[in-house]
Amino acid sequence: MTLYDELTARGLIAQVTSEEEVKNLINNGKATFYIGFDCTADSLTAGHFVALTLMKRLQAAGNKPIALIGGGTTMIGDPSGRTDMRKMLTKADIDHNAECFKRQMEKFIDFSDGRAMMLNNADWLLELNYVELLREVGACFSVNNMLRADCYKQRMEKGLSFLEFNYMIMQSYDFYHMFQTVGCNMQCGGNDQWSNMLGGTELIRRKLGKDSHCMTITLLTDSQGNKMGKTAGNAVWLDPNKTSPYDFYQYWRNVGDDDVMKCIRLLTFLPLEQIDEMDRWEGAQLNTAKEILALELTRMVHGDEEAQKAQGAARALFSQGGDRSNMPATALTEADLDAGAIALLDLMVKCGLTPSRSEARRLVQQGGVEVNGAKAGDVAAKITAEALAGDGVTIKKGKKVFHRAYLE
RNA sequence: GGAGGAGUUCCCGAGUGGCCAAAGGGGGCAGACUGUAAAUCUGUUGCGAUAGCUUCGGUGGUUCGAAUCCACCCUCCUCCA
Repeated sequence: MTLYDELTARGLIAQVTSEEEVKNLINNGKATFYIGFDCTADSLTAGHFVALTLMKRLQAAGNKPIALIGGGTTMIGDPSGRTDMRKMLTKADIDHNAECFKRQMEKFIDFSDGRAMMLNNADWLLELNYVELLREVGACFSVNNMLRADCYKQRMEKGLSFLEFNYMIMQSYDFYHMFQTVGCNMQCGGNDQWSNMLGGTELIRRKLGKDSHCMTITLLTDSQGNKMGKTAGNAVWLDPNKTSPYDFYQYWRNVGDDDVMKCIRLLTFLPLEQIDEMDRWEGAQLNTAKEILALELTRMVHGDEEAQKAQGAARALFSQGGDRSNMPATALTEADLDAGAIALLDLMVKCGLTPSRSEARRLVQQGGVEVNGAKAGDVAAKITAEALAGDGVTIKKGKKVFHRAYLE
């Protein structure tokens, strides 16, 4: 099976500029392709997962990935999402973030011996001269055409700033620049980037008279059409300090029935035959599929050992309340205690289970809290130092959130 | 530059002097049911133990009392140029 066929079978490919050309490129390891990453945070998220695995798959077939850090575009300030204006990042922040990204990407991509590259568009975008750019590049874009692009069309009613309007040109310039300097001949990205990506191929054709290609990947959405990789508006990070391996595992363990197989196909490296076999599973059996999904993905990001630990902890917690060693935990000190005890509500806030005492109180009143397996009904309950000694106490919030608190 | 409109709690959106911590919906969280799923039903959703305190773009003002009235400022939108 060729690479292209496999990508198709996994449902990864959304659109390509030319099926024949792209097939020829990637099947024969002739593609030097780039994917752009905004570096507004110091960690990648589960939302980047599809892109990362795609890079890995393409690289395995001999193609050369370029991870493009959006240092320049980030510095201008990505205007998408008007409500929360992104703060301007300093050069140092961006460099730091890029470094963090690279470390995470190294789990997926081999950067050694020039087998992959990481570039930062700040290196060329920030040097651009406005008038020169207008003459050189601006002349190649038709405003009429740009306005027809889907991403802008939707914004015409709400309003579109000139800054935002230029985004396509910046992105197109990236491709044009890398086409010339590092031989980048293909751009990959989320399907929502399609029109921006086409801008690049168009620019290359007009300026250089050469062909270049684009391939978009299916966005990871759940059966409701929502983007996956977020819980309650918070991203699921790849950095273990931001999202613990346990929570990461749990995120995938809890995907909906309708989404498991799609995720397995899209994100794991399990052989297609095995996946086809699993496709027949239904009902409660899907729980096994979810375990496989969660384990596979956690393994890729956090390594085999952490993945096994996460799975062990999850199984222990959800079957019998046995092994507590891998449960998320918070250490308390004497200073947290008052007269040898701490109020349950304070403890819950301390452990990050609730953001405020009020919310903790509500939870207790509604019967959503258990301490050491017993329902906590008393909002004034205190946890004593004796109880916190040794392994400490296990607090369970709702059905699935377990936390251990102990005294150091 | 001119004319008009808008800014409300996580989001959308009602509220035009006291009954407003603020309708309704979405989302979140919890309870029931289950398979750590979905759907459904129920409760809850500013902080605070009670008292109370802080919120309705910002700053001042009017009033016994303001999200609601006035002044100035900021931001955004629409139409005209």
